[in-house]
Amino acid sequence: MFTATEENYLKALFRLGALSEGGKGPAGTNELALELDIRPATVNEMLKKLREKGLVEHRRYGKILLTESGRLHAVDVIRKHRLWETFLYEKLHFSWHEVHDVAEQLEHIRSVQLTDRLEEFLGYPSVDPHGDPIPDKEGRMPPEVRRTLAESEEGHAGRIVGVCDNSAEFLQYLDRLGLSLGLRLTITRHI
Amino acid sequence: MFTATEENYLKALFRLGALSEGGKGPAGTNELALELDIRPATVNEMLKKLREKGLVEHRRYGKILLTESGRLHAVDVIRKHRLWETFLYEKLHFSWHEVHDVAEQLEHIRSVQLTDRLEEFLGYPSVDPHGDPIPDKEGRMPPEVRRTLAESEEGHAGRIVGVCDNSAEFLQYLDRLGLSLGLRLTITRHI
DNA sequence: TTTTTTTATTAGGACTCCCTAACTTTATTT
DNA sequence: AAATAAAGTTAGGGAGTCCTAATAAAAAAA
Repeated sequence: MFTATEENYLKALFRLGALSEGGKGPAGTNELALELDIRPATVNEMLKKLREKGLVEHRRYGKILLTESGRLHAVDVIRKHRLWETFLYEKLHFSWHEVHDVAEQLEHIRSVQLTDRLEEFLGYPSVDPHGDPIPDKEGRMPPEVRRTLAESEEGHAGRIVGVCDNSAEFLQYLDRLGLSLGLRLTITRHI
Repeated sequence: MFTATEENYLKALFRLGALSEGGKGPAGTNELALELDIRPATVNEMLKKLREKGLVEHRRYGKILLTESGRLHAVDVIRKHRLWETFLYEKLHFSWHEVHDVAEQLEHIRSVQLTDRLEEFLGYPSVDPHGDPIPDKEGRMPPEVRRTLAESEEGHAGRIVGVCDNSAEFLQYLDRLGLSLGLRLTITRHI
C-alpha cells in the first residue's frame, strides 16, 4: 500500500493545511521540506510518486494540494497516531510528553483490525492526551471547539483540552506549572 | 541501531539454532536464505554487515553463528514479538492465528520503555498465545518443558502448552478440532 | 521594468536491500 | 580420484529515499 515515508508526507501536508477546503490552502515544496526536515530536491521527486498514486495535485512550479484520497489516508494515519498516544498514556502510563515519539512509529503499523480493536479497547476516545480530536473510521474529524488562553476573555471559565506545541520541553514545562489536560480554570487577568 | 531487516536476519538465525551452545549449531547461507525467503546472494552481502557489527561470526565459505551480542538482540526481538502477541490475544481479542502477522510489524518498534511497560501491563506473562516462552529483560529464556504428542506415552496425561507449526492454516485446523492452549488431555492411543 | 531574491527543479551521487546470472569452492557420488 | 551435485560467492543491476550543487522559473524589490 503506502510506505511509512509516503505516510509522513501525507501527514505533513495535512498539518500544513494543504486542503481544498478547511485548510490554509496549497503548500509549497520548501515549506513541506522544512516540515519534514529533508531537502526540497527530495520532496520534489517524492511529489512525482504521490502525484502518480493520486494522493496529491501538483503541477510544475505549482503548489501542492492533497486530493480527497490523500486526505483520507492522512487522516487515517493521524487516527492511528492519536489512538496509540491514548493507549500509551492511559494504559501504559506514559507521560504526556513521552507518547509522541513512540506513536510516530506505531502509526505506520498496517492492520485495519488492529486499529479498530485498539479503538474499541480504549472505549472510543474522542481526543488524545494532548486534547487533539481522534478521527473516526470514516475519516470524520470531530470539530474542535477550543480557544487559546490569549483569545479567552477575562472572567471566562473553561477547561484545558489541548496544547498547540507538542514538544516534550513545553509539555514538561506545563507539568511543572501544574497544568494538565482536563484542568478547569477561570481567566482572572491577561498579563 | 538496527534496521528491521537486520533484526529479521538475527531472528531467523536464532530460529535455526545458529548458537554456539544450546542450538543445532551453525547455519548455512542457503538455509538462512530459505528461512527468510530471499536469495542466497542477498544473504551473503548482508552477512558482511552483520559481521562488521559484531552480530555474527562467519568466514568465507564457512558456516554462520550468532555472537553473544547477536543472540541477545535476537532474543530481544523475540521478546517483543511474543509480548505483542500476548497483548493482541488477551487484550484485543485477536484469535490464535491472527496475531503473528501484526506482531511481525510491532516487534520492530524501538522503545525499551514501551516493551517494559507492555510487559508490566500484561502481568509479566511467561508464555505467548502459542505457548512459546517469553524471554525476560536480560535475555533469559524460560526453559521449555514440553513433549510432542508423538513423544508422549499412551496413558500419559498433560496440558497443551504450545504448537510447533504457527501457520494460520494449522492453527485454524486445531481450532476446528476443538484443541486450544491450556487444554488438558490424556493420550489414549497412538494411531 | 529590470534586478534581485526566493522557490522549484534537474542532474548526478550515495546507501540499503533486493534481484539474476555466472562462477568458485566444498561435499557427495560413483 | 574423478565426476557430479550442492552450497557459497561475486559482478552487475534496480527501486526507494536521501543528499549536494547547479540551474530555471516565479515573486518581490528597486
